[in-house]
Amino acid sequence: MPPKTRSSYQHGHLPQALGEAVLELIGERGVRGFTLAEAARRSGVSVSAPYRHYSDREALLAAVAVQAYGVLQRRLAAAKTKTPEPIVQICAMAAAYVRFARDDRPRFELLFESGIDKAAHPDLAIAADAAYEQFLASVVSACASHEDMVPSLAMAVRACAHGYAALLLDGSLEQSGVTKRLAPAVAGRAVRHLVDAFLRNEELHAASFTATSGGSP
Amino acid sequence: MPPKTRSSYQHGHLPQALGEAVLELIGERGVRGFTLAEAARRSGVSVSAPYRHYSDREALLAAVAVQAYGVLQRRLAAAKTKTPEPIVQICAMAAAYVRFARDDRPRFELLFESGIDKAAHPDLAIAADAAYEQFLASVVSACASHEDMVPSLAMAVRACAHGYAALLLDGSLEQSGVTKRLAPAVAGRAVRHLVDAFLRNEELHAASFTATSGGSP
DNA sequence: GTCTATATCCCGATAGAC
DNA sequence: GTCTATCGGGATATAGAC
Repeated sequence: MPPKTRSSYQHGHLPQALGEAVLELIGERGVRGFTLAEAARRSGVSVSAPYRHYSDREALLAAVAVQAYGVLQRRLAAAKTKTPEPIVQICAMAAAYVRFARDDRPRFELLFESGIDKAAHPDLAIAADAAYEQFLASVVSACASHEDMVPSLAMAVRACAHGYAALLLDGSLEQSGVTKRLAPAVAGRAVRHLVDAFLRNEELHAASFTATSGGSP
Repeated sequence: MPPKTRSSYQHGHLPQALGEAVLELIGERGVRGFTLAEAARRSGVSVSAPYRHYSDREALLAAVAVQAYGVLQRRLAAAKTKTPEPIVQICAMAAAYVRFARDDRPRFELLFESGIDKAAHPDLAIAADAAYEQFLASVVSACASHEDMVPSLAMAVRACAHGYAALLLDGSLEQSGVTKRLAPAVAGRAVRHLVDAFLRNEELHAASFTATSGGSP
C-alpha cells in the first residue's frame, strides 16, 4: 500500500485545470455562481492551492478571460477567411460573434458579465483590443478612401453584433421569434444593412463635395 | 420614557426603502455586490424583515427590476414626444436607451446583468415586453405598408441600441474615442443608418416586385 | 506546489416572541 | 410587520508543515 503515491504526485497543470473548472462552473451556475473554492475542489486540490498561482479570486477570472478573448479573436479571424470581400467579412464576423455567445456561453458571460475591472488587469484590456482589431481590419478595407469613418463604422458593427449576442442570451431574441439557430444569420444581415448605409452615406457626401467644390475637370 | 415609542412605530414603506437600497448597493458594488442582508440594514430593519414582503432574495430583485423596466419605458416614451416622424422617434429612443444606461447605471445593470430568471418571474417578462413595445410602435409607423419587416427591424434597432449601451458601460466605447457625453448621439446616428438601409432595401424589393409582376396597368 | 488548519466574515433563511 | 436569535452553510485569505 503506497499511501503517499496517489496524493503526492502533482499534476503540475493546476492553472489549466482551474481554467476549465471556471468555465464549467459558470456554465452551470452563471458568473455569480463561480467561487474560487469550488473551482479548486473540482480541480482536485485544496482551496488554498490556487493562491500559489493567482493572487486572488479576480486574478484567476482575469486570466481565464484573457484566454477567452483569444478564443473569440480566433473565431472572428476564422470567419473572414472564407471570402476576400471586406463587407462580407464584416457580416461573417458579426455572425461569428453571435455564434460565439451562443455556443460558448460561459466564455461570453465571463467576458461581458463578470464585471472584472479592466483597469486593474491591463492584459485583459489588451486582449480585448486584439479581438476588436479583427473588426477594424476589415472595416479599413471596406472603407477604402474614406478612412475617417473607420472608427465609427467599426464600433457600430461591433455594437450591433454585441447587442444581438446579449439579447440572445437574455432570451429576448427568441421571444421575438428569432431562434438560436437563426440568430447569427439575422445579426449578419442587420450588420450588412448597417455597413451599406454607412458607405452609401459617405459616397453621397463625397459626391456632393465633389459637385460643390467644382472638382469636375 | 417611552421605550416602545421609537421602535414601535413602523414606517410601513419597507418595500420602497428596500428598492432604493437595492439600487444604491448596485451602484456602489455592482450587481454581484448586492445582498439582501445589507439592503435590509440600510433600510433600517433587521435582516429577516424583508421576508415578510418577498419570498426570497431574487423576488426582491425581480420586483425592483419590474419598476426599472417601467422607468426605461417612460424614458423611451418621453423621447419620442418631441417629433412626429417615426424614423426620428426611433433614433431618439435609441439615444434615450443609451442615456438610460449611462445616467441610471444601477437600473440598467439590474435589468441586464443580474441574471434574474425571467421564466421564474412572469411579471418581469411582461414589463420587458412593455418597454420593447415603445420601439415596436414607432417601427410600425415607419414601415408603413411593409408590415412584414416590422419585427426584424424593431429587433435590429433594439439590438444596436443595447450594444452601444452595454459597450459604454463596459468601457469599450470610451476607449475607442466615443465619450460618455457623445455616446447617445452616436448610437442614434447608427440606428438612423440602420433604419434607412432597411427601408431602402424594402423599397427596392417592392420596386422589383412591381416591375417583374407586370403590375403596370 | 500543495496540504492542513484556521481566522474571519458574511449570507440566506427560518422559528417564535411581541 | 418587525425583532431577536439561531441554524447551517460557504467564502476569501493567511500561516506553517511537508
